[in-house]
Amino acid sequence: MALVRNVYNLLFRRTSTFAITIMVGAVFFERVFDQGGDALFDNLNRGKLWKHIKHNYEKEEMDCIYGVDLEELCPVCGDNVSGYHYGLLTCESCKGFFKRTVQNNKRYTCAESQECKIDKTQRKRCPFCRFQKCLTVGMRLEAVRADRMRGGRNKFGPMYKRDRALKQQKKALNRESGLKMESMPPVMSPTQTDYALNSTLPNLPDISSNKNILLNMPSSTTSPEYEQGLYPTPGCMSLGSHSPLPSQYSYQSLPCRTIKSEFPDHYASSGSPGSTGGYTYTDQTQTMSSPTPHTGLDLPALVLEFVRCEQDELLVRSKISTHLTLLQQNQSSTEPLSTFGLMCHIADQTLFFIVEWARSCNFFKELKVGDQMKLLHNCWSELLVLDYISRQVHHDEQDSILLITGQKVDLTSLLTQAGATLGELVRGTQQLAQHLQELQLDCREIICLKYLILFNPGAGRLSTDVVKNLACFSENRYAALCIGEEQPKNCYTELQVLRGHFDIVRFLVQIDDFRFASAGDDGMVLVWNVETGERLLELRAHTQQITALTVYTCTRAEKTLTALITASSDRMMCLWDVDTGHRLRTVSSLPSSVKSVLVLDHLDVFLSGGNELCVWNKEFQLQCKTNHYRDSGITALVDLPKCCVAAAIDKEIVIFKLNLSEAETSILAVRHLTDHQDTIRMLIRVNDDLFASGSHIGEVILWDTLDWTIQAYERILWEEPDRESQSEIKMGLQKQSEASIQHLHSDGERVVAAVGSGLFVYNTRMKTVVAYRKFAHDSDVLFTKLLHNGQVMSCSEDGSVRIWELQELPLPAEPASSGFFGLFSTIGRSSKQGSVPSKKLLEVSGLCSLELVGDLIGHSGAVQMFLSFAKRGVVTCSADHLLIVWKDGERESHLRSLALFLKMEEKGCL
DNA sequence: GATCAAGGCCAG
DNA sequence: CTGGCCTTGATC
Ligand SMILES: [Zn+2]
Ligand SMILES: [Zn+2]
Repeated sequence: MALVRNVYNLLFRRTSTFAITIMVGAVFFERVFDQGGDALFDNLNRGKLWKHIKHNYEKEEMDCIYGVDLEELCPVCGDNVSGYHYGLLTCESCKGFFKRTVQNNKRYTCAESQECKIDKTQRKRCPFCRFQKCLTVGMRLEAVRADRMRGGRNKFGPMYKRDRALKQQKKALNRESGLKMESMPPVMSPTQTDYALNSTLPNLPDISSNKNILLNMPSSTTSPEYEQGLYPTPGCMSLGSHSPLPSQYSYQSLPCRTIKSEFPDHYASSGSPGSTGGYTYTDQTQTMSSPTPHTGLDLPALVLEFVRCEQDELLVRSKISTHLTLLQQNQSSTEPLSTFGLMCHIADQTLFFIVEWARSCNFFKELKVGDQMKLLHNCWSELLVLDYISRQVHHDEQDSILLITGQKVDLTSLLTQAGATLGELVRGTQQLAQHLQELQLDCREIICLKYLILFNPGAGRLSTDVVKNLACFSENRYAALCIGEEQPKNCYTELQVLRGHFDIVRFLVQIDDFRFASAGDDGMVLVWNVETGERLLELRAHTQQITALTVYTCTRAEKTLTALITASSDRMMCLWDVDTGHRLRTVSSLPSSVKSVLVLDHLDVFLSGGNELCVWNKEFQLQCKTNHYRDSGITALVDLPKCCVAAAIDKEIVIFKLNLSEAETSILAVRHLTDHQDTIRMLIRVNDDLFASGSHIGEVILWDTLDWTIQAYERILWEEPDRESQSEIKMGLQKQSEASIQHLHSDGERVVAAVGSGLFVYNTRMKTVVAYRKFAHDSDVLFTKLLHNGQVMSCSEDGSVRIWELQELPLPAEPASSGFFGLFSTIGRSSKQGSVPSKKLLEVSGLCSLELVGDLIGHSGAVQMFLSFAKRGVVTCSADHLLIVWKDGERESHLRSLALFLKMEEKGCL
């Protein structure tokens, strides 16, 4: 009961109209079942079906025949394929080449211009270009095992299977209809129109000789993807050759892909990608999208878990189709099946999969088998009807219904066949489907409905055990689901999860109002639309983790080009066109991996900082470079006036002066600022007059941008807490980096610093600390930012993302006593130039506390960075491989309602 | 126990 | 270094 109520709340709380209609729908739903649920499937006979279910418990399902058709050619070299290797069908030699290259971390260079043609005869000539092509066509680095474990299956297994099923289906289709894949008509084909008009509907045609029914091909969104391989390849190179991208592959048309991953293992998986198991790959356009653009009603944990447990519809579809084909082959000698007979067989088969689904979903399988059977016995018919209805919701045509096999059946003729009682029922379900369609009920919501039906404890007499277990689930999961509950100042009540990365995501950059790029340890750079969550591009060239990511706008031939510069541990640097995905420039074999990139727009150059500082022009030609700096080299760069830049090199800040005269370009170190006592972790520009640096031991120094003198010096020393009362909080927090400055950000006047697991805000004009909190997170704060509305946002190694508001302390003499964590923060203050004595922060007047106003729960790994799109939301990236877009629930709901009203108005409902 | 993708081996 | 062939082992 509790679970049901919770899920209802979670699902429908946000849009009241939604809730009402669902309730009405649910009542209607119930009536349908009570009155004629049995009648609808009289043909099938409940007892027989139940026998099937029971049978399913005893014996595993019949296996399907999957012949692999190896007639295809290797997308890299055109040789014959030998099977799926590292993500797609390739030949044996490219498999071996890819394996050797990745395993031995090989570095190749191209003797030509990095565009060598790769075919069967020339593939040996240039390993550099061959490997680049391997990456471009979609061979996956993460499929090469770090631990070299042999045998077994990896997470790609299910995907290979699905792809194989698709290919099989395509083959069958080609055989049956005599149609070539290339000439596949879109959903509305002439044959279908014929059928719709031909309303007499005799006996249902057999599928093999079909004239009227189109054995489905997945809708047009998936076929291009299928044609290209398992993954949408970045448009930058077509498969056959290195010719440039056809314009229709501009970013809007790339399908978005989802990787459903097992949740708890995000931490462990980075080390050995093959060891995690349990991954299912699904195409988002297939299972996640609704007919209208998805607006992001997405909930964490529980719903994600539900979605994760979903079956692959394509696989189910192909299995059922295969079954029906076999059935009809056996039957064709006698008499063909009637429409209704066919539908019964489909229902029969669907039930198998419903049972399979139930048994595979996490909560259900933890129950006793006896209880599982009780639950299933109670709801199988409802689930069957829901399955039917949900398919109609996503089927746009009013006068026909869509079957799981992709076949369409004309509604009027079905009604004639059905007779009075059943006809009423069919009409009823159509009506309900239409209501749901108007509400843009998306797949997730339907999935939740399925669970509501499955776990409806009121529906029958269950052993107390089940009820207890259900209560337990709801207890455990509920807390995690309550985004926005009791957080009145937190507008981020909706989230959308973006999947695509295979390893830690470390970098985010904003491209324009809508787009941003993400990059991480998997070497991939993905470009996304923040509003829709669509993945626009996948930029693949790097073989190791990305170490720097910057937006670069330059003018070429009087056109402004927005590009991305990426640098990686593979010692390459690339320039990408963010509109087309083209790789415009590549520099390989750099002497060291680049950790920071700084674009100097006014000088038309950019700098790369690795173990040496290099100056590049916009054509990616090296202009000059400094000498070698040992160890970690240049970790951060900021732009300064008068052609100067500041570089963080271990404990020093080195000021370099650029000379970009016509005759010669040079870069010279003109000053070494040695005031930091430990490694500099962060360097930022504050405003025209100041830049700031932060070190590993908590020093923050403000520098003058012109004469590089110290303007302020803060050493953050969290004072020891009062042992008696705080001993438990202190436990486990004594880390070396406790006072380390992990990150700095400035809005021009104030600077916010991530210090250990705490935060402090400093006013550069007043030269005072404005606010602080020693324990803002349970672990190190990795990134922090001052938001436009004055709030502070921070994210941490512990996976949390929090929003803070500066609030004046009621009693300046008292420590900030509200909040969850430490209250004993003190900052020792000194000045190298002056003689300001150390004094306690608490005595500083006007000091504010940072009050927690929002806690964004969603990530299960360290949150590395975030990006704010103001009203459109905030994007976070994490070690759990995910990106999450956090959205203003009220705004999104408003937009949804608006869209709904517009749609209803259009249809004349109002 | 069959399958099949991943790693290993080694003559060329 | 290449690529054909062999061994391995999780998954079904
Ligand atoms: Zn090949
Ligand atoms: Zn080449």
